Amino acid sequence: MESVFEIIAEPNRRAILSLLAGAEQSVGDIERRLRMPQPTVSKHLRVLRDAGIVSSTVDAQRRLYRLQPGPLQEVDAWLAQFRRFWSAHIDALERHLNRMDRDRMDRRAPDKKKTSTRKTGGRSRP
Amino acid sequence: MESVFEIIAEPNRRAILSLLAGAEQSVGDIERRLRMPQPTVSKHLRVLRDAGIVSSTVDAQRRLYRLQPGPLQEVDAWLAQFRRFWSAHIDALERHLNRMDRDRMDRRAPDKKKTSTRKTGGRSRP
DNA sequence: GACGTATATAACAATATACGTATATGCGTG
DNA sequence: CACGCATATACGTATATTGTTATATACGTC
Repeated sequence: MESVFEIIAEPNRRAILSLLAGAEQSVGDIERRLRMPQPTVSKHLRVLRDAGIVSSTVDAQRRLYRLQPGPLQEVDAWLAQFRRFWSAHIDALERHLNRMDRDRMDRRAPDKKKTSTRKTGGRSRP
Repeated sequence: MESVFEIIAEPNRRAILSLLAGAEQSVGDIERRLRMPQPTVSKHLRVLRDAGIVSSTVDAQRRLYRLQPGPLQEVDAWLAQFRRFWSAHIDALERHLNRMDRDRMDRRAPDKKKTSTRKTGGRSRP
């Protein structure tokens, strides 16, 4: 396991991180709340710990895991280059929708350029 | 390939996306600028296209690929829950650094709680 | 110091991913 | 319509990752 990107690719690990975003949790807490077998939890935590994304504190027999703010910022930094793109395209999308609306009464010839359609279902947020 | 997270886990795919963040590119452009074998480029583009992260436009024999703003926002949305955490911890970090600074002259006893150290090298941005 | 709880690790099987090589398709041009 | 360029796909292989089961370590309690 190398990059933060590969690490957060795993759904269970994302679930763990989301849980830890709320408050620190013991391994058992995570095990119960996410209905994961304990060795699975431990293994994922190991990966997260090795990457410095979480840190653990010993409390008697249990270990409390908490989120570590640093490494995830790398993802945020990478995303930065696309942000300006998004805001730019919100306007474009709006113009596009307006145009479609208008075209509903006033039909035209189809576009020349063919644009691929996505095969997997849309995953846009409402 | 399922989630956007798994898709951006691949370094080559991230490189392609970064390239497309600048401007649309043909497959050959990507091949040359990233020094990747062509089938590799095509295969990664296929994955990105199927996920709706890029779209292609046919221009004679070449296909121009461009970024599609929607899907990457899912990652951004997921990261949102950690942002407040970051800003909160910037202050904490600052206090911590100040304390360390102060402690350089005025040595104290170490902490009671043991906190794990990361094994992989730090990856913070300057 | 034996026992139970809490967590970590080992070993193995199953699955998947990525790359390389070779080949197929599609389009424009002579 | 044969040829060449641009891109896509098929196939085999190496490698890696995940889940599962079993076991090891650590700690508090009786």
